[in-house]
Amino acid sequence: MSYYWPMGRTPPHPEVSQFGLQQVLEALVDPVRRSIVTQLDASGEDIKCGDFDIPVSKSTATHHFNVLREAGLIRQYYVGTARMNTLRRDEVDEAFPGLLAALTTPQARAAQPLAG
Amino acid sequence: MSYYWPMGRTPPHPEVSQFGLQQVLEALVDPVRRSIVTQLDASGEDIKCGDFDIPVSKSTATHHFNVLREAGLIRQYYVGTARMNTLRRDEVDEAFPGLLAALTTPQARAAQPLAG
DNA sequence: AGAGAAGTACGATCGTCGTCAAACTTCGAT
DNA sequence: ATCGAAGTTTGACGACGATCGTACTTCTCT
Repeated sequence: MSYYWPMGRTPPHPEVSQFGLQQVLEALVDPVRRSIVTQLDASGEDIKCGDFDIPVSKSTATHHFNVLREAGLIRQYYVGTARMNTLRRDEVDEAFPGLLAALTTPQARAAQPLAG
Repeated sequence: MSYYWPMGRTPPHPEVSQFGLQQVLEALVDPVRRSIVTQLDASGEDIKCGDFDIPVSKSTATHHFNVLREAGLIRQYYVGTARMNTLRRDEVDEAFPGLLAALTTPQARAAQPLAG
């Protein structure tokens, strides 16, 4: 049996209607995960897992990306062996207007210990 | 020695400049505490600890109020034996614009399991 | 003064979460 | 075909936090 879902396929993503505030907040409360979101927001481009500036091991990083994806904050897809990450800006805004904006404010940015 | 700070005095409150995004988010991620904030926001009035609709014991409630106060979200003062709680709306808005608004949106409100 | 109401402090428990290392899989390039 | 790069899975560990009961304090009211 396959413990890995095929790399050519995309992992499961929640619909906007399935987004939960509790889950989204739990995802955003972790500094590493918030840094990932901030970096995605700042770049405006999709970023592969390995290209983020985060101070954790690969396995921990995988965990964080899973949490973000399951909460609906990011979309993931494969390009070769690389896992790309997209910020689901519009969809998160639709579910919880102003939330991401509040976390990417200059004030919020300044309060971020990790790189943004 | 006094283990209790006198009831006639107010407990320590952080200045706006001391507010930390991490601390604020950690305070708001708990459903009980978010419910407290939501109830304060909805009423527009100060509310005493005992008058909140929260499903926890008194000692746990005390803990939650401490967390909220130390994060800067509420201001506390005594009236007799009652501990009053004020939402520090303007100050939180100054520190992190849009954050509280995003959590009191209709969408966010609808996503709240606990009473608002 | 005494009783009760409103919270607080303390200690203990229990679950969850972030973290890592090691073994594994999958893909691309040589 | 093989090797390395990129992630994933699993299991374990440690820390932190939400919760409660009990004992305590402080105030108000009678």
